Amino acid sequence: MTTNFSEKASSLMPDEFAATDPALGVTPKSAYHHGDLRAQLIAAVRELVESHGPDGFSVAEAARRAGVSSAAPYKHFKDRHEILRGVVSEAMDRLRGAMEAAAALHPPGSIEAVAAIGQAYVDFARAEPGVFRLVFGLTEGHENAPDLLAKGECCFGVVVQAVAASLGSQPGDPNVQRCAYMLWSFVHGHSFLNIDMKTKVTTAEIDDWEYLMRVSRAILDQSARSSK
Amino acid sequence: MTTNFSEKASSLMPDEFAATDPALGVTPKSAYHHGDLRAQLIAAVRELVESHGPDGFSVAEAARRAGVSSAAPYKHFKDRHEILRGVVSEAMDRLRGAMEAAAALHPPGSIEAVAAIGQAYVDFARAEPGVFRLVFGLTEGHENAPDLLAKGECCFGVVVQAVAASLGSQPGDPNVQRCAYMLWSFVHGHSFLNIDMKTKVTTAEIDDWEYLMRVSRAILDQSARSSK
DNA sequence: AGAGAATGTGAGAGCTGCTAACTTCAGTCA
DNA sequence: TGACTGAAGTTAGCAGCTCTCACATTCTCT
Repeated sequence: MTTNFSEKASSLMPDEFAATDPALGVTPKSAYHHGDLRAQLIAAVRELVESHGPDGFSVAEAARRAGVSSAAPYKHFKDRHEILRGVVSEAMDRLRGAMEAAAALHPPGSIEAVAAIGQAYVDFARAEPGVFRLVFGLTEGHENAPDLLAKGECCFGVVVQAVAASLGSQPGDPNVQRCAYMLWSFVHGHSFLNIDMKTKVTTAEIDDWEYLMRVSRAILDQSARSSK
Repeated sequence: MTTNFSEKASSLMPDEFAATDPALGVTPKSAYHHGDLRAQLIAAVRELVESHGPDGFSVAEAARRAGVSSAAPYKHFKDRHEILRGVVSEAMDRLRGAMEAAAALHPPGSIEAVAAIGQAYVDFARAEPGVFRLVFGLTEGHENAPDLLAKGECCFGVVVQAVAASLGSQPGDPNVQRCAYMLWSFVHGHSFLNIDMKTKVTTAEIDDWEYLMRVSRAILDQSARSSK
């Protein structure tokens, strides 16, 4: 990692934190005590991950951006992995929120509601590819993170709900679960291929909404047929 | 990265390289000149990526495992990213080979051939999750790697061929391209969710082959229908 | 055989992650 | 009120990493 961060490093110096930060709604309690370092570190890391790739961040640089010493972060996080987990956790909350909001714009049980969830997913990946990759690429430290697993299940739950409504079945129905999983696989793959641009041929020619509607219909149809 | 590599570090010392390595079929030309350092470094990095995650490798440790000084790798690779690209390139060759071999086991044009390609893909991801993630997570250095892009297109080409045969169309047909892309998205997403284990609920209950056959049929069917 | 290129070496600069010991400050309770 | 405590900052420093440089050794080509 020889990336040179130093250009922006000095944009936020300690004295600036003497003033209230309206964006965070937090007033530092003093020049010495920072006020809300934990949240600011997560925000800084999120930005770094976004601009320099999932492994292109450093705790030192995040600290620099927050205007504290490079040892300060370790008062709030055990190690660098824990900071990343913080970023992932926050991102998963936003992702779930976006999916729920998208679904709410369409009639419950409609195919549009299902496709809209997929669209929100793809939009998220495209808007924050670095963070998206981080969310689904966290290998180390993941073992001891049941909260992240739970949040993942929560996101999946949004899809399951929409599929169940669409098929007129219960969320616990294996058919619904499988169908939701198929849809998720699909959208997940589409998102990844999209941000990877490994498939330059195709992605440019694909209209998301039409594509997602087509896929959702194909999967829901075959699921409805096979359950008869 | 505080991972402790040192337990295994001394398993390969320089003097051992005086003997021919049958696995590589290469005889080092002397104790000083290594013989085939480039290939051995790539192999070492592949192992490290597999056992310690995509960013859990270091050039220094790879050099140690190959029994050379930590400066030696830089005679063969510009920087750490170039080594990773080497690993990715090699992995893509193997992936394409596996997909082609799988398809060849079934009648051309059959749905089984399409599903088999997907199965090979999933198998690869499951057998080498670290490398798989690396292949599709390479962000830095990727810009200047047209060879990797070309290899990616090659892999996609295998799917396109099978789909074209199955639909009785030409590979250039947009319908074929879209259908192949849908299938790839699907299998790609399934693979990723699988190795991530973010979806503990579902993955355990899914039988790959039945699942892949179902998906392939659903997609090929709707594609055949919509093209009429 | 000798020149030049290729491939190895050790030393070292400048990062990083993380720890240890210290300081500053806010809140609490006698 | 004022000493005590714990939270949250500080500096100093170790070990490990990436990558470069100057130098050594070997291969290859004429």
